[in-house]
Amino acid sequence: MQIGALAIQLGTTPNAIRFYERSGLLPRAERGANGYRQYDRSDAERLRLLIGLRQLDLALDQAAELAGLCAAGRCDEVSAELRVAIREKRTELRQRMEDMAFLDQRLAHLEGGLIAGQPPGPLITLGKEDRHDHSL
Amino acid sequence: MQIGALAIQLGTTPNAIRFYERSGLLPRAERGANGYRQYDRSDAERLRLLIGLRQLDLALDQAAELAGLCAAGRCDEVSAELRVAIREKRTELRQRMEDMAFLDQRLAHLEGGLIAGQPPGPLITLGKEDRHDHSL
DNA sequence: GCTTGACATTGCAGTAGGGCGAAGGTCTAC
DNA sequence: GTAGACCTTCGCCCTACTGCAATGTCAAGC
Repeated sequence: MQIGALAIQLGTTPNAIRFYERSGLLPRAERGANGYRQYDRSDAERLRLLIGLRQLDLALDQAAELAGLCAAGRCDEVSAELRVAIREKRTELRQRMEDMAFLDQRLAHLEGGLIAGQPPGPLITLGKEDRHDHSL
Repeated sequence: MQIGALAIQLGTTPNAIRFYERSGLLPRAERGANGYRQYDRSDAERLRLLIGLRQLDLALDQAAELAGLCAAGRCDEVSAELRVAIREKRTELRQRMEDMAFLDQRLAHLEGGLIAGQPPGPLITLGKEDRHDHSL
């Protein structure tokens, strides 16, 4: 199986797969006589897992690590680590949602109070900085 | 006023301010005899507006454009554009919150069903790709 | 055999929004 | 005179890819 077919099957792109390999997140693929990458079912399975974990919003290297672990037959460790990762991810997610809801309120308030010809007021509210407001 | 003091006053960093200037988002600062950047109150005000708009999650270039417009005395246009930007931002925000809530549900479901020693099942759910799931 | 089009390869540049560090100049206080 | 805190520029690092250019390969149609 060539890279294009694999990409389509897993809903990604050849470029992304090459990127994963180049970054060391996937092992180097076998090459055919023409130099093209050749993938078998286990390669596809590993990549599928990686992409699935990515879709859970895990960081790419974390997803790759888990996928590699599972490919090495240590799926039990994967489940344990994944459980932790999921817990952290959910905590983060909830925090971000809270931040966003707060921002939405501020925007709504500003939207209502905005009068043409006047500069937006003092937007920086110091003292709110210590809200856990990471990179909203 | 030097860059460090300005940064502290506005809750940002000298690096960030230099980055804004380098990127053309702020006019080039005056320089003292020693080559250090010198800022006056109007510079501070413009930067304050820029940062405030950034905190509303506007893109940096958009925030910079509005701040520049206002510094040019055309705050009326700012308000009009800002109103549109805010509306769009809120729409986007709500979509993202929805996506995140959906992801949180999936994570919760996975968390509940994860059994040690078993690889996570088929995580990729094709057909959901067309969800407006931009870069969660 | 030739062309055409769809695949593949490589490397490089770019994205947003800065962070960080090196190597050096400057200012102020002790 | 020297320590330490500030400033300067330059340039690489991060995430997670995407897109481009130049080139090579392969199968089908004529």
